[in-house]
Amino acid sequence: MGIKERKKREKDERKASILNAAMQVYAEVGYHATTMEKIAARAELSRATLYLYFKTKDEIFVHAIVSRSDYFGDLLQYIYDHREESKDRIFDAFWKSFRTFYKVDPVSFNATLYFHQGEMLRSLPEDLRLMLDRSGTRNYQLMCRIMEYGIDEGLFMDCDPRTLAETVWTAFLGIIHLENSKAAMSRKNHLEMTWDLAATLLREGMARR
Amino acid sequence: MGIKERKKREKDERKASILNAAMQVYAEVGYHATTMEKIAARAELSRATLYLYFKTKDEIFVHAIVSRSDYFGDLLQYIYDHREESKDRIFDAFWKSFRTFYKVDPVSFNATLYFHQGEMLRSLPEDLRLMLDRSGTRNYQLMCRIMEYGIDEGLFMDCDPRTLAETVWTAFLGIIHLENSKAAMSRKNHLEMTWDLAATLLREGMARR
Amino acid sequence: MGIKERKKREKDERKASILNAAMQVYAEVGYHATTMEKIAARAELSRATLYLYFKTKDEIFVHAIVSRSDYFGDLLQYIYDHREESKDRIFDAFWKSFRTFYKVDPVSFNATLYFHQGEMLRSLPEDLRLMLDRSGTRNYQLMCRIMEYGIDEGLFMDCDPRTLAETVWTAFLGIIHLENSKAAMSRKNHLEMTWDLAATLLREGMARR
Amino acid sequence: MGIKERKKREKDERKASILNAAMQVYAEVGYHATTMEKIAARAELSRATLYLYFKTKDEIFVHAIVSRSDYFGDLLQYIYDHREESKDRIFDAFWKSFRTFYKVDPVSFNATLYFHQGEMLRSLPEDLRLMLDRSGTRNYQLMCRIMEYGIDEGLFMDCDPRTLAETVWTAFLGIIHLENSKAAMSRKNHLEMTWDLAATLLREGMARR
DNA sequence: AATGAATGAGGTTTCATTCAT
DNA sequence: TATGAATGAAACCTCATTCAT
Repeated sequence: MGIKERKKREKDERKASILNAAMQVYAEVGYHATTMEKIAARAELSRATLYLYFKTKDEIFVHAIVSRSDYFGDLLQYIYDHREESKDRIFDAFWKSFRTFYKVDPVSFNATLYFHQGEMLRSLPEDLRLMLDRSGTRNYQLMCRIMEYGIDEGLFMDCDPRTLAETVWTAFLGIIHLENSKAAMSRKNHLEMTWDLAATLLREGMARR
Repeated sequence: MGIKERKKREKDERKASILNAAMQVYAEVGYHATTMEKIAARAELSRATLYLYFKTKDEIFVHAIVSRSDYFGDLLQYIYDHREESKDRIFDAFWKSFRTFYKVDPVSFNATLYFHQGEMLRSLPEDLRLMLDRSGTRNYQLMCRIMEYGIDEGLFMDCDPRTLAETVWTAFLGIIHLENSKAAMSRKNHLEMTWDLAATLLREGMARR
Repeated sequence: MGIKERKKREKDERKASILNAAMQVYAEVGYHATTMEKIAARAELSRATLYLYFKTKDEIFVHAIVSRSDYFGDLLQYIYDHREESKDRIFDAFWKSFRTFYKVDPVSFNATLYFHQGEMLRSLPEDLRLMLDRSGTRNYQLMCRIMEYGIDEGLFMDCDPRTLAETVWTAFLGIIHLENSKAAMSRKNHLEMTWDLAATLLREGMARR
Repeated sequence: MGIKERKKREKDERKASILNAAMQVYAEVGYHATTMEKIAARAELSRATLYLYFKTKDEIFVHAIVSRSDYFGDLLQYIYDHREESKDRIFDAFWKSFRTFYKVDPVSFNATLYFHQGEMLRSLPEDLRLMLDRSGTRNYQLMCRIMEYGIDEGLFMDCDPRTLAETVWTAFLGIIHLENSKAAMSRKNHLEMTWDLAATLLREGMARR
């Protein structure tokens, strides 16, 4: 009973610590330079031990991503559940959840961005790709529902809620993409400013007229 | 002399054909699976010959990208030069240039997207990174000028033109990113629809009120 | 005490069940693919437990082989003990004991064949090699005595009994070797036919003239 | 023309030298301890270069084996072509070709023996297995024809020539197998004596009566 | 100018075995 | 006694790049 649960919990903790180590290394050197060796060192384990918990390097990344993505899903779910209360400010709540998602753990967010590229997805084994897909789909559907609510309530312009969700979401993605690019170019960026302007544009643009 | 020029022209042609080959292979298998071997085969050359024209694999990609980017710059320049004529429809012209850029050569566009990721940029040698930076900057400045024009003319809301340019551009980038992701997941997408909605949102959102 | 004996008996039974498990796995996947993990699973034990009973993987195999080899020794001993009765048919009895040895447990026979290769033997620690050697020697000596009897009785041609024993034994080994080879090549074989012809040849060839 | 041929010849020589190196290492440490690293060192090449000539370690071995096997085929072919001349002594010529095969290059012979085990064959990729199969088949058929000739000429007893060929061949194999085993056990062996006795037994045993 | 040949630098993965509980 | 967890040691293979012709 208790013993089994403790074991399970310990195993989960160990897994989590590997995931953490992986994301730390990723933050420093990027996906390709993240070797099993480095993850192991960071997690203070041996390389072989990693394989006790995850079958491949990509599995580590996908799990890290999915677990983060679940957190994002929770944010969205919360917004949806409290939609009535925040009615008028629902777009802002929505947009803010993106920002929170990013700010809480930009590393994982970037890993997500990276793995969702065609190149990466295509090279992934079926099962991992499906995992990503599923976790993405959940969030996608939540976004759609929130948009749908806004449309139904006459807050947003009348349009396809899915396309609307995608438009907002991709606007956010693009901003992060550019942010990363600029960072790598050692250029200053003004993330908050861009976020704010984008929010304004979108908020006004999608408002019912 | 004529001879020297012919030589130069031939060399340029050969370079272009390598660039082409590289993009073709990239289209089929992605960046990492694009080996020098495959590029060489496609260009009907030997691997070693590639090195007579480009110092590294990444140099090939960067040149390919930059040359495409220049084409994009021309589109933007044209819009700017004819800004008076298309005054009222300037946002649409702007947005359409993005679509054209993508549609004329989606492969290069994607390569560009790929190389502008933090991960890629960071692993690039200084000179190549600079090359990308410069070619990006030119376009960036053109975008800014167009936005500036719109603001000054009272067509767009009053805001920082650079931030505005980025916002629009990143909205486009994000859409492509998602498009690729969906393609790799074998999911249907509705690129045109999303493009249209995004254009509507942005056009309205940034309009002077 | 009874308790001590029971413990001992239980331990022996456990050992035997591990040996069995090992041979089962070996039958399915061969020596190298036989991992401790698989043996453990088959024996319904954990990997680490195996090491309570046997020091190494090879020790398991050697024990399995030796125990089978003892059974073969018994067959030979029986023939020797009843040599007078089967006098005229002693070669056939001898040859038949080989066939029985093989047919009763082809898996162990093959494991034996495998371990008696130079490659395997050389990589074995001294003690295990000695174990194999000893168990082989016992049978070898029995074979020699049987041959000696045949020679002394004027049944077989006059020659060195050891060389004769080896000749017959190796003829058998070779047949099995080819049998396995053919099986792996998915070719039909005619084991019985070859056995019969070999027996005929040898019987006639070694008969006193 | 000439240049192409020289290149080809050089490439073949390089291949042969790799094969040689591999067999040398194999002779010293056996199949499993033969690493690409060791082969490369012996051939005075880098590990990667090996992969320029052979796709895998097993491919090296199979090629080495097959090339040896071809030599054996030549021996057999010669016997068959000169069957009339050696008529009465055809069995001895046959048997002697086995001995020659072994004595000229015992290392390759043993590698052959090793690879023709079920375990090895089963783990080989289809193409390599086929290669071994084909080269074995050629020799097998030659053996059969020689046996057939002996039977037709009334030299050998009337029986299935294929079974006869196998019986003789496996008798030889078995002797080598035991020889290796004894060598690994640091036991003296009397290869020649056993060969002679086996030859006698078989010659007499298969003689027409 | 063109190329075939060579290589160095890694990376992932698998297992037998040991240790702490 | 039994075991889950951890590890060290290798081995194979790929590819961008350089060099000699």
